[in-house]
Amino acid sequence: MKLKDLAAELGLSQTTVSRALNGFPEVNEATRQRVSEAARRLGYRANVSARRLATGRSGAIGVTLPLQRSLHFGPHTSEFLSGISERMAQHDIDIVVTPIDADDEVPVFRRLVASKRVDALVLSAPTPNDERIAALTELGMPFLMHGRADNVKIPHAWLDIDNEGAFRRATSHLLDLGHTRIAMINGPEDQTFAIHRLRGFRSAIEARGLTPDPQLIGGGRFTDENGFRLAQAFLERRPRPTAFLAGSMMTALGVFRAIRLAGLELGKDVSMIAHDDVFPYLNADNMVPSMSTTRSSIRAAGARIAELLLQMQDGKPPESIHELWPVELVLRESTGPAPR
Amino acid sequence: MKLKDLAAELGLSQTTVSRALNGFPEVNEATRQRVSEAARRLGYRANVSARRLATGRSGAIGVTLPLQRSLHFGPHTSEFLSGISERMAQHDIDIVVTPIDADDEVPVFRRLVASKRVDALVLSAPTPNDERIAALTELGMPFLMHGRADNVKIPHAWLDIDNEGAFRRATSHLLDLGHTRIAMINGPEDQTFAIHRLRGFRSAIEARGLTPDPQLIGGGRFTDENGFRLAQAFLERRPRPTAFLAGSMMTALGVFRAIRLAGLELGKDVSMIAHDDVFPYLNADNMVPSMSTTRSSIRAAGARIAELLLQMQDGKPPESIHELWPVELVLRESTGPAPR
DNA sequence: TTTGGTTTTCAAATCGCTTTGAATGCAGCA
DNA sequence: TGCTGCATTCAAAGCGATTTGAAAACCAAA
Repeated sequence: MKLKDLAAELGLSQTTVSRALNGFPEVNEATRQRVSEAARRLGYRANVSARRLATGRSGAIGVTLPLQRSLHFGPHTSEFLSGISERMAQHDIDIVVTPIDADDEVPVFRRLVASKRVDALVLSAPTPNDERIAALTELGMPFLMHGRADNVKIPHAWLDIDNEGAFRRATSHLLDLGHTRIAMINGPEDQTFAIHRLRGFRSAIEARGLTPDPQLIGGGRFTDENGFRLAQAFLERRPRPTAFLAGSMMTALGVFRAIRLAGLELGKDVSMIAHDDVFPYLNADNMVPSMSTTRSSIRAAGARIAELLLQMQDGKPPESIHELWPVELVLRESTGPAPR
Repeated sequence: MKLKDLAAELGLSQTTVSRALNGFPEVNEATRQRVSEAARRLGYRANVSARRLATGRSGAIGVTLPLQRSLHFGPHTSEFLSGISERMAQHDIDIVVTPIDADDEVPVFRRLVASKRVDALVLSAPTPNDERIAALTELGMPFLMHGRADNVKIPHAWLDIDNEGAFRRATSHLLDLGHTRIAMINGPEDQTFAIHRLRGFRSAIEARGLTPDPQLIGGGRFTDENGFRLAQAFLERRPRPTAFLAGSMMTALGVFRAIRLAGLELGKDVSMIAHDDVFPYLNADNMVPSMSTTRSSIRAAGARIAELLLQMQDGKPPESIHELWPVELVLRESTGPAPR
């Protein structure tokens, strides 16, 4: 069932049918009714390839998935993707996932652009001098960055959470509780979000006239293994840290284990605040003790990014899109006064 | 830069250029060289929409993501997707993610088919009488099922792991160690994989002339919360279970906590074997104690499914594609002899 | 009954590729 | 020289939509 058939069926021209279905004003209302009724009845759906060719828009947005980067396709990505696709599905826009090696990013972009496969891209996990921004700008491919690339002057759209503020507040809170030896288990150190978090951590400590101990700062991938190793190493130092900040729930699980293995009690001997991206299957509230977190739903960010991309397609200038989301600090049982 | 331009640049017809680039045999080798060199130099890439329209193939495969089903878009899905897309990227085939509500599956399928958006679909999380198989078969949309739908007679392609065998072996092993009160924390009970696991569990117990205790069997979503709740309830029973089977690493984390909270030691007072889909960020080997698992990489399954879909596109009949993967049983520290 | 101005509809061009069926060039052979 | 056969190349016709520019239909006013 193609447009031609439908038009013949109705005794109308393709033009009119096309316009009726796409909501053009110059179609008689009675005709429009008749057309859309027939389309529904006969199960007509425009062939997307044909439409895309004719309109020049692909009707799809690409989500790049860093494969070799320090930040892998992990649970964050899946929540994020889920947020995006839920929103886009309502607009009949496809989400095309594009795995991408850090090595040959630019060639892949070039191909994406040349083949007109997607109308826009969502980038994730920026580094401070992210080269992708210049590359895509030059290629004329609209994109939205999830996160921020600090040192890039080229105007572009981004949405980020206030990582610096979140970790500053979390650290401040620990300081308020009397903790002075606070360990930081950060994300991959080349990523801006990790840099921002470290900055927040540092500034909170320095605001009290203290100096962060570089020996208590670690980073790396968000795996429980990494959290465990770092925490264990930190706990061996004397005097030992009395509080931890963890960059993700995954590393937090590892820290959890290390604390227990050292015979310490979380929330009493040692405190911890972890960043929570809000995974439906790993709930900070249900842990024992429940986990204090800096919380920001990555799924919600995905949904909002989808929304913003739609606005960009409707002409909203990318340089006007800068969203910095506040992050909640949720205090639960894993934080308590510093032991003395 | 389109085909026409490239052809003009070379002083050749579009036909020849197209054929040269697509590897047709009737093109002079020298010409082919010249064409592909020029294409590379000028950065020519065929417009996918145009190609798709001309060939009638969309060059994309759809991966449906169950949204409202008992099995959500979770960490499994993201690993799986990653496996598929890695493989497909080499073939210039797009992965389109299609979130889908259990309610209106068939209409969505109908739309997908009518709009020729994807050439094939990957389905996940089948139930025993999965209606999607009949729907897609009727619509003529090729698909590959990840998992099996027990009671559906319609021939179709599937790839599954031997859930029943895995849990039979795991249970047998626990019985060998002297455990008789074994608790089962299964996945969502309407899913075939969970049904198969339960069957394996039961048959291993019955093979020893014992009877599984229905009070020690639970199911539900793969969240740590669910694992925790079920394990805690089971541990309150007297005599208490001495061993646990967990359907995923997420539930295993919850069970872990419940065991600890009950003041018991894993690997000594209580044993546990969990199913491990092999997440890069949550390693059974690194847990303390390390976790015995039934292991099968869901990412590898994704990659293989991509491979099989490619073969289907080359004409391999779907009904000839049935792969049942064996599952490893990896023994680590979380399993030990039953306390006496 | 014209006329001028809206609505409403239409035929044909277009998007950029693939593919069909025909044409061309060239070598070998009588 | 003329003919056959093979290897190459080409012009033109799709693919199924959108969109342009023109025509038809309608209506109210002159």
